[in-house]
Parts: sequence; structure tokens; C-alpha cells
Amino acid sequence: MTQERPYAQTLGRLREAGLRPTRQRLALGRLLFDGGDRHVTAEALHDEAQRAGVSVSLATVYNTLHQFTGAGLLREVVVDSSRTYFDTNIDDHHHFFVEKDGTLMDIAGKDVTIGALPPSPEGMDIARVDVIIRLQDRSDR
Amino acid sequence: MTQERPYAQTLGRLREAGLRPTRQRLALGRLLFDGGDRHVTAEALHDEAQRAGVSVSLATVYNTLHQFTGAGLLREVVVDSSRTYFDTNIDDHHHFFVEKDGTLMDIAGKDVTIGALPPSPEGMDIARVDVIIRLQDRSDR
DNA sequence: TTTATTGTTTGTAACGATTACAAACTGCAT
DNA sequence: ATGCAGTTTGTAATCGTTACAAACAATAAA
Repeated sequence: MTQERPYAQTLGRLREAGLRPTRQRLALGRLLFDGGDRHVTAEALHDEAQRAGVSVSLATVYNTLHQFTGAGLLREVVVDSSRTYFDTNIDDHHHFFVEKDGTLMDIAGKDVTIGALPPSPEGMDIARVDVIIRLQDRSDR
Repeated sequence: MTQERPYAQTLGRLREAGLRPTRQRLALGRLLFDGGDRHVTAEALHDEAQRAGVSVSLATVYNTLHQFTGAGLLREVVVDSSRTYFDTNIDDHHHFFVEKDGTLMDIAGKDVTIGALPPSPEGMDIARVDVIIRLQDRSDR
């Protein structure tokens, strides 16, 4: 079972990342990591925390999301220039993005085959390859 | 010869797009389309226009970039959540992106082979597939 | 040509997401 | 208990972008 002992689970993640397990981080960590993979924005997570009765400032939500990202617990996804999404799925994978409503969906890495890639410019390494499949309603063409 | 009569060239593009050929649009069009493919931000194009002695407001640069995009003369590229890039290359292609300095480089569509794609969700069509190869300095690992 | 009409441009205010910052606070080792 | 380094917080500031209304200019009609 993967989602039992959520508290201990998040606690462990924080410990491993060298982040002090504060009330705020534990609460946000649980919201983020309990249950399946999620895509959140800072504002959305902040609202969610409020609704869950967790008192956390927006500034802390931003701080925490960035710290978690730095620790490799989250991944930033750039699909929309107006907001930043954080993805709890840190495995190799890609995304469907519905521009209309800002919805993101994961695509397992193995479901996208990239056959050939041109050589990287001199002295540069590939940090990551992002594939974004932008979707639109069939009727909206 | 492709870059001769730049004025007439840009004029033609505007006419086809149903955009009134104003002094500002002609000037920006020439900056954008004369010479090879380019990736610009609104601010950068505005600065460039100023330096070239063309008086255009930043608001007009934004308007124009969006109108050109709407007319299919430009493409928006989302790689960095802090700024919007516009690409004068509207052919099927992808990008290298150097996060460090915000540089974008085109990769011809034929140089990236996407073998398989998962089916789109019900009722959705693929509007576009973006592949972004994020680069970092070999030493910065 | 003038004139009228409609599309454009402009400066500036407003916005929304994000970051900066200093003061208050809290985990944790001692 | 105490002290300190790491955290959190509210708020001001920043930054890219958009909204808006007034001034202006391109085109079609007279």
C-alpha cells in the first residue's frame, strides 16, 4: 500500500531532502503527495490548504514549492506563460495540455517515442526533453 | 532572392492578413522578417525598434506581435514562464532552449522523430506538439 | 480633394503572478 | 531552559502584460 502512513511518508521525504519538517511543509507535503499524481499552481495549493483548514501564507506556498522542486520532490512544468505548474510526478514523462481550461495530464515516458534527436550545440548537455501535446476541443477548429 | 524588396514583402504579408499597413506594422514587420528566423520578446523588439530609430510604443509592439500571431505570421513559443517568445519560423519545428541565457534555437521538424503518441482524450484534437530540449552547460552538472 | 468612418496607436493605469524583505517565530541541539 | 539557525509571514515591490480612453491615421465615399 502506498498511501498509508502519509504523515511518516512526507516526514521521510522532508528528512531525506534535508528540509526541516515544519507544520507548513508537512501539511503541504501531505496535500501534494497523498493520493495520485497532481499538477498544481501556487494559488491553487494555497486555496486548497485554506479549505483544508491549514493556515499557510501564500509566500510560504511559493517557498515550499520551490524548495520541494529543488529537492527533486516536484517538477516544474512550463506550458502556459501566465502561470507555473508544479507536478508531483517526477518520473520521466510528458504532458497533454488543454489550453482552454488549463488542464494538464501526464503521458508516461514510454508512451512517447522520440526516435532521433539532433546533436546538442557544442559544450551543451541535454538537461531534459519536454514534449507537450496541446489539445483543443474537436469542435473548436 | 528572398530578401529583396523587403518593404513590398512585408506589405504583401500584411495585405494577405487583412492588416492595415501602418508605419508601425511595416517597421516591425521588416525588423522581424528581413533576415533569417528569429525569436523575440516584446521588450527586445521594442528596444530594437528604438535603436533603429523607429518610434513605436511598447503597447503597439504587444498588439502587433499578437495580431501577427493571430494572422499566422508568427508563432508563440512557451519555454519560460517569465516571458513570451515569438518565433518568425512558422514551419513545423521544435526548439533547443538554453535556460541560463534564455536562448532559443530552432530544430527542423524532420530532425525530431516522434514515433508513437498516445490517443488524445475523448473529443479532443491535437492542436500542436511542442518538443523542447532544455540545455545546460556541460560543466554545470 | 474633403469628409466620414473605422481601425490603430499611444501613454498610462491596472493587473496578476511572483519575489523581496525584515520582523516574528519555531525546531532542535545544547 | 536557552540560543541560534532555519522558517514563516504580511506586505511592499517587481515585472511582464493587458486594459482603456483619447488622439490619430488609413481608406472609402462623396
